[in-house]
Amino acid sequence: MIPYRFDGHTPVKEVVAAYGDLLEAGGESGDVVTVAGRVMLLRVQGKLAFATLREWTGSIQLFALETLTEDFPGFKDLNLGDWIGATGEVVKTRRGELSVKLRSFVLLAQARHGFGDKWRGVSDPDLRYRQREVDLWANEGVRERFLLRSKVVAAVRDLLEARGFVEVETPVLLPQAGGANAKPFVTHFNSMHADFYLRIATELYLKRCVIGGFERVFEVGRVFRNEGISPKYNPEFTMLEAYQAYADYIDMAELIEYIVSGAAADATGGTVIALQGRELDLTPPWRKATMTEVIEEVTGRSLDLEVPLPELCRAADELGVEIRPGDDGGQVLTAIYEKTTEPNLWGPVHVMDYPQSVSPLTRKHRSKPGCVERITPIAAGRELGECYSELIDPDDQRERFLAQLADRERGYDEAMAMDEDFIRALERGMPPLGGIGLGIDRLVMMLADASHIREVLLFPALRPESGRDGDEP
RNA sequence: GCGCCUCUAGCUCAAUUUGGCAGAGCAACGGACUCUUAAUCCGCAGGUUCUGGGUUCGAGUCCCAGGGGGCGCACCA
Repeated sequence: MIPYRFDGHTPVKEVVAAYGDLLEAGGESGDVVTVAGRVMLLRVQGKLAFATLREWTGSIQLFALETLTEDFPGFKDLNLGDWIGATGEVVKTRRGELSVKLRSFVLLAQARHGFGDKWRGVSDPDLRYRQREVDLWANEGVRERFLLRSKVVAAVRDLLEARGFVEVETPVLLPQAGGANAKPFVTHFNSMHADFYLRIATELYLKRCVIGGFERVFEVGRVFRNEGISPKYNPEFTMLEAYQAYADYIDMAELIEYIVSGAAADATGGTVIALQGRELDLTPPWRKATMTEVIEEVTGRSLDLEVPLPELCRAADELGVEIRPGDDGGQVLTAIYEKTTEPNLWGPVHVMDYPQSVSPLTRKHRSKPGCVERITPIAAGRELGECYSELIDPDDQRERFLAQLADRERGYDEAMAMDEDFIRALERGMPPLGGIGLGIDRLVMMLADASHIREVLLFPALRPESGRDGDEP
């Protein structure tokens, strides 16, 4: 009979802290503790038995004796993976291993399936991701990586709240998905007899919060983009968006530095991290450079919006960058940057002054024609996030949406749709506004030095398991 | 979506260059063992070799199709 509750156990970490250095090999503390966890290893030796018990905070050895332990035969009979609660005296064995000298134990759960090879764990990627519970127990470091993720998310919230930001939650199911260039997932709202879309960004609703008076607002939320799966892309991912009234993109770049370096310090203990065998120094302030400057550094070509379109297209061709027919100069320039330059920037560096045509929700640059006030912080060749001076003028916003519609006409289905609701909200008055987007999964990947997004998502997107082995109609 | 690679016991992996009885360690099961550390030792059992078709006297191995997985490319702002 499995009990309904199990009371009074002490975390292993506390037992180790209290007695680890206190006892000599063969020493006995005289103190009785209760611990609980999973039996990971079992070494039966006639009238003695040793087990390695693992729980959230650590591992400890259990030492059972036929002459002392209640239900000794039952203890010898445990399976690897069973959960038990165990009570006994804290001792050290002759070999010096801190142990609980077992008086009694209670079975708390039976393991009917194994947890992989006790030395090598499990390595089959399919099994690791589909049955993550096995991976978490069987493989070294997996738990720690997700613990790090949890710390990062907590740190991000704390850091923003410390600056007066308020967390809100906005809808996931929408009649129209906006705020980013991406294909949405479609679902069906039965009672409305209408197709709905899963959100691809939180931007438009958060901006409406600002118009409503939330001067500093953020959401850490799951967004969904109907794209392929790859080492850096999962169709659902977690994004931070934060908006700050009266601020511009330079302020927001500082905010990103504050969040990323602060999260790094909280989660890893410092702002200099090891990544891909190199060192990445996230200590603020980060270097700022224009897109034109970094393109020139990497490719040796001086390209900007002054360069005539045919010449830009020729440069793209020579650099092996594909462009879509009908792209304007800004789109070509951005494509060149993304293919040739961004992957080669180690950083961290803020790449600034993007062309207007690729940033439909961003305010025009205060002095550079054709550009918008947008900064992309790059670290280790990847975008960490985005910083914007947000577009606040409803008339300009309408024109940008119309330009997006034109893109859509020529077959670019990720282009945004007109959003009259959002324009009406802007017409009620949006103050000068800075905004950031920060991909939490990629931030965690960077801090955990993970090469695959699946290593930082507990349950990454996989094909449905039905259909395997052809057992589905 | 395209290309390359891959799939063998519950787990981790073997199975001559070039087709010849599908194996080991761990787990499980039975037993021995009073200080083990991946305990050790003895025994037992474990398989639609991803699925379907083909070539062959004979296929885990070669060929075709399908499925799962991996990597790369494409999509990504």
